[in-house]
Amino acid sequence: EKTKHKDGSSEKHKDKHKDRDKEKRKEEKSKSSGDVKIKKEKENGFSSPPRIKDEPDEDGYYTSPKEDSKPLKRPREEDDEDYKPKKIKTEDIKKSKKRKQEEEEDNKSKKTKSKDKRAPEGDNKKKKQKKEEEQKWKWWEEERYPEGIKWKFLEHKGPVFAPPYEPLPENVKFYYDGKVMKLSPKAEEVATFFAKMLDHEYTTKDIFRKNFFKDWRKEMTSEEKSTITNLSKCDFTQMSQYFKAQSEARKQMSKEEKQKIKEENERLLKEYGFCIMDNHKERIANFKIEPPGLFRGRGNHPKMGMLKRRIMPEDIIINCSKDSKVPPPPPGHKWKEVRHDNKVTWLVSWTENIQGSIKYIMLNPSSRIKGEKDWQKYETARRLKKCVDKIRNQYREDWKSKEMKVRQRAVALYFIDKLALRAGNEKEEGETADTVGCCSLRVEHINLHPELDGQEYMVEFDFLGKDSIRYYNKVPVEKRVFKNLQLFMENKQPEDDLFDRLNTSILNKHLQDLMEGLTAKVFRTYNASITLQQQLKELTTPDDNIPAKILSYNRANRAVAILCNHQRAPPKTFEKSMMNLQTKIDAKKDQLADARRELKIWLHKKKAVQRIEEQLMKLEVQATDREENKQIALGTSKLNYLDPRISVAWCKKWGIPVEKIYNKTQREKFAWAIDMAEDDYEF
DNA sequence: ATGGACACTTAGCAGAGATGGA
DNA sequence: TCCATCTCTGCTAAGTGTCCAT
Repeated sequence: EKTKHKDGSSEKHKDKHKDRDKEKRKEEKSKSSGDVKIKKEKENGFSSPPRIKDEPDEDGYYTSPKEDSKPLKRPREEDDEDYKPKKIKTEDIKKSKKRKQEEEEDNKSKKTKSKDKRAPEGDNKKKKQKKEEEQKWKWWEEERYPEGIKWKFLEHKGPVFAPPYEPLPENVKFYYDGKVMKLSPKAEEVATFFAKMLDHEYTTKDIFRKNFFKDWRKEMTSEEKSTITNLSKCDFTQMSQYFKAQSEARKQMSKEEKQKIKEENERLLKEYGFCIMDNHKERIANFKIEPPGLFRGRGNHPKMGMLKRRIMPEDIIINCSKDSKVPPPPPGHKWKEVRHDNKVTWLVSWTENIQGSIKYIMLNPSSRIKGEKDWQKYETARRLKKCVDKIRNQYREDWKSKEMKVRQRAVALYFIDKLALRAGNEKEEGETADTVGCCSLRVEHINLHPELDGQEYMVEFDFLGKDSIRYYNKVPVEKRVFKNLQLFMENKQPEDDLFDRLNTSILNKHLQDLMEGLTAKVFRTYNASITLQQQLKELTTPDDNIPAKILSYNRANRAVAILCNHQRAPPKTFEKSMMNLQTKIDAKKDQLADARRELKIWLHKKKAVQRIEEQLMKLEVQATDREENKQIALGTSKLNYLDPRISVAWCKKWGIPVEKIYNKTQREKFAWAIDMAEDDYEF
C-alpha cells in the first residue's frame, strides 16, 4: 500500500516555517543538552515492569473513583471482570459497606457528639475546631456521585474583576514624532500595556508590533487614529520610566503599608476565594478575572501583541445551583447569563478574545472535585499497567500489518509509549505557534540514520512541542519501526504529515478498544509513575541519611522529568549560585580540616567534627542536586504525572518526612494519597 | 470523516514571600 | 538586621479529549 498525500499539504506549511523560532533560548534547550546522569537501564519501564506482589491491594486499588462499585451506575460492568477478580469484588463491597457505616457514624458524631463534646469549651474554641474538622474532610472516604453529576449544591460570590484603569498623572507625557500628545483614556490605557513591556525583547518583534499597533488603533479616537500612523514614531519612555518608578516605590514601601495590602488580599480571598459545594467550603483556584493586557503567547505565536480586552460582567456566565444565593453583578451591570448546570465543575466562564476560547473559574487542586479526578487518573494508569504487555505485543504485531493505517497507528503508539510523546492533536493554522505532538509530526521533524554513534536504526527527533519547548532526542528503534518510517516518508515533502493516515481521534478510538478509558495521555501518566517507582527502588540506599535519600528521590523525579521532556530555562543566576555553593563547600572543608586537627588535641571535639561532616555532606548533596537540575523542571511531573502514593509510600518506608518531598500546597493537593498510602503501596 | 464547541488537564515563568548567612 | 538567594504561588497559555452536528 502506498502512502497517500494530503491535498496541498506540501504547500501548507512552507510559509510559516520560514521564519520559525528565533526563540534562541528555547531552541538551545534540548533533551540532550541537560547532561544528566541517571541510572537508565531501561528506557522507561518499557522492558520488564518491576515485580509486584500478587495479592490484591488493600490501598484503594479497587475502591478508586472509577472502579468503585455500588452507587455508580457504571456503563460496562462486564468489562471489569477482565481485570478484577470476583473475590476481590465482594471484598470490595464488604469493605465499602463497612466504610459507609463508619461514615454514617462519623457524620452522626459530627453533628451530635462533636457538639456535645465542645459545648463546655466555649464558642471560640468551638468555631476553631469546626474549621479544622472541615479542613480535614476526607472526601476520598465518601461515596461518589453517579457519573456525569458533579455536585448537588453550589454557591459562590462570583469573580473578582480586574481593577479599573487609572489614568496617568499629567506630568507623564507621551510623544509622537517628537511632539507631546495627550491620549484619550482608552488609547492611553493600551499604550501603557506596551510601555510596561518595553524592556522585553518581543516589543521589537515585527509580528508583535504589527498586532499591537492594529489593536491599539482600534481604541483610538478618530483624531488620534489620523495622527498616530507609525509605531516607530511613538515614544513611550516616560510612561515606561513612570512604571519602573512605581514598582520601585512598591518595593520600598514600609512594613505597615505592605501589611495593609496583605490584609486586603486576605479579605478578598476570604470573601471570594471560596465556595460552598455540597456542604463543604472549598477553595477556588482562580477567582480573579484575568486583567486586560497584551497577549504574548509562547514561542513564535502569530497573535503576539494583540490586545487582550477587559472582561466585563456582561461577558460573564455564572454557574451555581438553583437553590443557592446567586452572586449579584457589580452595581449598574448585568451578568451575561446565570445557569444551573451540575454536569460541569466550573463556577464562572467567559469567552476570551484572542483565540475565542472559553475560560473558566474552577476549584483548587485540593478540592474534592479535582482530587477525585486526579485519583481516577492514576487508577486508569494502573489499569494500563496490567495490560500494557498485551498492548505492546499487539502494536508490534501491527507493525507488520497490510494496512498502512494500522502500521502508522502502531508506530505512533510505540513512540507515545517509548518516548512519552503527547498525542498531538491537529491545530488550526495561523491561530497558534507551530508546535506538534506525535500524531502531528511532520517528515521534517525526524531524521533516519541507518547507523549513528555506533548504533543501528537511529531516529533523530527535532521538533517544538507544547509551549514551544524543543524536543531533541536520538533513539535507537527496532528495525521494523525504522523500515516503516522509511515507508511513511516515501515520496513526501518535509512539510507533509509523517502519519498521514492517523490522527488523535483514530488513535484514541483504537485505544478505547484495548482498554476502557485508555487514551494517549494515559501512557504518559503510566510511564512517568512506573519510572518513578522503579528508579526509587534502584536508587534508594537503605543506609543513606535523609539528605542523601532525598537526593535519590530527586534523581528519580528527574528521570521522569527527562522522560517527559519537562525543561526549564537555566536560572539566570545559575552559574553564580553554583559557584557560591562551591565556595561554601570549600570553606566547610577547611573548617573540617581545622576541626580534625583540633580533634587530635581534644578528642571530645568529636561531636563537632561529626556535625561539620554532616553539614559538608549536605552541601555536597545540594550541589549535585542543583547541578543535575540545571534545566530540568521537576514540578510538572510531580504535580501531574507521578502517582503521589508512590512518593508517600517511599517516605513511609524510609522514614522521610513527607514535608521533604511535598510542600504545603502539594500536601493539600495530595491529601488523599498521604492519607491512604501505606509503605508497601505498589503502583 | 470533519470541524467546532466545550470542559478540563498540563505547562513554564515572573514575581512575591520565605529563608538563611554575613 | 540586611541582603542575596531560594522556594512557592499565582497566572494564564497550551495542550488533551469528548460530544455533537453536518
